[in-house]
Amino acid sequence: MEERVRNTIISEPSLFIRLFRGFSRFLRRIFASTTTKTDSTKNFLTGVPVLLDQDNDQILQRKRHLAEIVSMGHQAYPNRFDRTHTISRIIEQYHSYAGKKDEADLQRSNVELKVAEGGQVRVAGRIMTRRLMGKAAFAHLSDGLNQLQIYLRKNDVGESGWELYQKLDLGDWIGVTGFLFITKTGELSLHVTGIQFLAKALLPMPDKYHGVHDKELRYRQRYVDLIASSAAQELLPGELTTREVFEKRAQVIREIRRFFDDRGYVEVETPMLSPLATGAAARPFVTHHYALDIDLYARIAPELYLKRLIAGGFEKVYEINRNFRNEGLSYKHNPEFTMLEWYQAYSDYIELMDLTEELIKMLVDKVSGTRQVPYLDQTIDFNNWQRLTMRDAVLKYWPEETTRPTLEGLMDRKRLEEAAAAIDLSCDPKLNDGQMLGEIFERIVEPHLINPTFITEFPTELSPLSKQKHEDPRFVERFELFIANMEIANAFSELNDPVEQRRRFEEQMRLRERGDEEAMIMDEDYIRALSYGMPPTGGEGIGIDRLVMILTNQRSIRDVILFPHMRPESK
RNA sequence: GGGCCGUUAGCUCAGUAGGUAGAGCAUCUGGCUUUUAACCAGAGGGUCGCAGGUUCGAGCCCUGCACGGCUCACCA
Repeated sequence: MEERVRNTIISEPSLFIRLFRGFSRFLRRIFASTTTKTDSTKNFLTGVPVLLDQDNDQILQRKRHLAEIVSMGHQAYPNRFDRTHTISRIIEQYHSYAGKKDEADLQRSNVELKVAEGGQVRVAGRIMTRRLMGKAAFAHLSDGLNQLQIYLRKNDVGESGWELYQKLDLGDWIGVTGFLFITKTGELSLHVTGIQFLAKALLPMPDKYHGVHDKELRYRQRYVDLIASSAAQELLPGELTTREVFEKRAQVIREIRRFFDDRGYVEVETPMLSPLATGAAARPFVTHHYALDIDLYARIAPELYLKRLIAGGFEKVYEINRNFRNEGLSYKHNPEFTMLEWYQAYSDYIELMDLTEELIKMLVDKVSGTRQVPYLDQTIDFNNWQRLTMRDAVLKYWPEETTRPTLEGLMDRKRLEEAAAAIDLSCDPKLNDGQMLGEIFERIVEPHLINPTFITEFPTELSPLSKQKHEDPRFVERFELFIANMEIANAFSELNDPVEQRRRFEEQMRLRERGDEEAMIMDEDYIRALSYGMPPTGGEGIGIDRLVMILTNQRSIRDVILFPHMRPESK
């Protein structure tokens, strides 16, 4: 206290005091360095120890409260609570009563509400806010998606109920009984007559207004993010809470299933662990099966298994599940990601383009509710779809008139090298022509592809599983769909000629020998399947995470994956 | 892997030229029976990411490390 007063008077300590402080700090350092630091117990399986033993005043207070609640005769962690409604259901059913109104209106509403549901509403949730006023109190209960205000008076809940309420902390779970009413300020609320303790929050809640901003905390402890973002008051208009993002993600997957089920596709599951990592170009995760004593790979794509099913007579199949690629992380790459893949007999890539447009428009309508979807600082127009060949796209977006290559030049080695030089793109000389065109495309075109754009006519070298165009075998019948500068879908008329397929695999193996680690691996059993005959088939994959990013306006793939991969916590 | 930025109370954030670390929420004590980022009066709470260094003295300057973010590269 005295220190504080002095502080306001003496703006700068005297030289003597400064010297003394410096010396005492020096002494402390000496002593500190002689005591060996106890190594905190590291547990690499569970990360850092939970902080429950820390002497944080708030944690101690909460433990004390729990003990007191138990000593009052309540169960610490009761087994169930029977609700008449979820909070969201109450809001949905009765929100129309809310809003500021005059005395007479308010009375009329409250007379009606008092007897609604027989005057006995039972809801449960987490305490998000608390406002105590002597012998009455308000609080908000959350079911994770919505909040309902509750109102308690000592008279109504009795001595024991009131005493219990005093021992509750933000974050605790309770169940309450009561009747609905509208407050003076117009908020739909529950007038509590009975209260039951359901579970304790021993750790303090994040800031009730700002929520959690620390990205690391949000990704590592998603549960905290979910709690905090459902309560945060500072969301921008249209911005979704974390919970809402994942509700929408679930909706996307639900609607995709409905879309394909309704059209007669069969949902199948193919191996996630397989002896060969093939069907895409990527580095796999390896694991080991002890009983069989073989290495297994987490799949990088389900593609070849799904086409085996077409060869086996399924006409339409789809699968939604995880793929694993042992590569770098970025805002659009997570080591495991969710892929939709489907295959349909008697079909080709043109038909798939139409179907894709139909599917994605349906999802946009259901999830976004508008075809003008805001994404970051731009707007994606889902009424404006383009189809461009890869070469036409390069020519279209070529930055400079004088160096623009010709259509045929984009298939000529020398011209390709000139073109790459003109845009300052240094290409590995080991690349083949098709790979070079691909690199140029990425550099020149991708940054422009905001609205949905199908890029067609891929070089054959880039597409070992696609069927060539009859009129020009240098290219295959393939497209990729780009939205918001991201590859969202990849599809082609499936190569079903086993002899040609073997030749393509062999070409890939040669690339591999030349050091291209991502070249595709030969799959003999797949060739055998094709040798029994596969009908003409169209197949496609859609990256669900990226699609959800766009539909929920999220900047990073980590914002649409509940538990994204992070370096383990340490220390 | 390169570059830039960040790491301060449970949470959100300030922090002066290097001179005893601050605010709001949360917590504690008291008051308040329709409040709502409740309010009023008071109080407690920090190894300033970690480890070194420079200095009489470091949250601040230097070096290294850890974790994270953005970005480029690699990579579909």
